[in-house]
Amino acid sequence: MPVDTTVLQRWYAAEARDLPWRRDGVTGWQILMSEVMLQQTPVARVAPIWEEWVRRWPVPSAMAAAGRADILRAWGKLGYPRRALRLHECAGVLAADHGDRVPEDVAVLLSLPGVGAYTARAVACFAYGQRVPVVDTNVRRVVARAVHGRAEPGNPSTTRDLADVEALLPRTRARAATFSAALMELGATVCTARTPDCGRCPLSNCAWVDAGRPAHDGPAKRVQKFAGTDRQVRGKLMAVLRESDTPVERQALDLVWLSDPGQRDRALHSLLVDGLVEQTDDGRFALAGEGNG
DNA sequence: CAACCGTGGAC
DNA sequence: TGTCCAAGGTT
Repeated sequence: MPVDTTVLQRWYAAEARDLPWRRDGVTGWQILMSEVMLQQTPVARVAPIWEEWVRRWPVPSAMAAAGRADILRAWGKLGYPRRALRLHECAGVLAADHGDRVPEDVAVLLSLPGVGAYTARAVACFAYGQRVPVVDTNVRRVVARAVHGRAEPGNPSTTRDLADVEALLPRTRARAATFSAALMELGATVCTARTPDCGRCPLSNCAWVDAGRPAHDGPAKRVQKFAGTDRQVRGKLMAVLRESDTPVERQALDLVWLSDPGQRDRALHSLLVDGLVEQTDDGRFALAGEGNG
């Protein structure tokens, strides 16, 4: 028994954070919204926006009826705004083809825009109680330590990671769902990336601790640069457009990135290609879908 | 598979 | 504006 399910379950019941999307009565659509928002964005920043979205767009058809610009403004500074666009597109598919509900089948979920290996199974598990492995960065780290005795997980491989966790998954649906939630919670609050708090860990048989907490041996993982990248420029351009209720002149956008006009133009072009920004007939720029909805 | 897709908080 | 990291997905 590599991971003591009973101990983990008890720990989760006692220690889990009271996150709004974990409360009773939360719908599949609301779970899906939370999962998309939580892709690479911390819980603390997601929570207030999620509460607002639940009120504003309680069902997929409500969101589908909104314009992209409204969605992008409501997304605010959560980052990676293409996620908001995909969720909007997803809402349209759900409203048109799935009876305004989030499907339960993993394969169907995987076909939806912005829904990948993690999100599909997170919805299947947390919204519908299915027994499927749910593998995010927290789970990968906890399993790497507790089971494999390594400080850090290897490079992500969906097939291998899913099989890895499938092998640990409890038999019954209910226990499997709690197991996955607990593994994620443990990785998020105790078995963290930087400074794991082993003194607070409920697991008594962690392979990494047993091995004396050896340091990561392999090559250090490359951390993404941000300063000076197109990503930073895109962020600055989007910030200007989010905050303006009228289309913006080209010169106003030029001001956000003076050091490299070529890079600025490339960033703006990519935003147009991505469908985040549109150009008006008179040559100004605005969030895509301004005036729609 | 590796690179790219924002943003802000903790160190 | 240094580094690392955060419930990933798409190409």
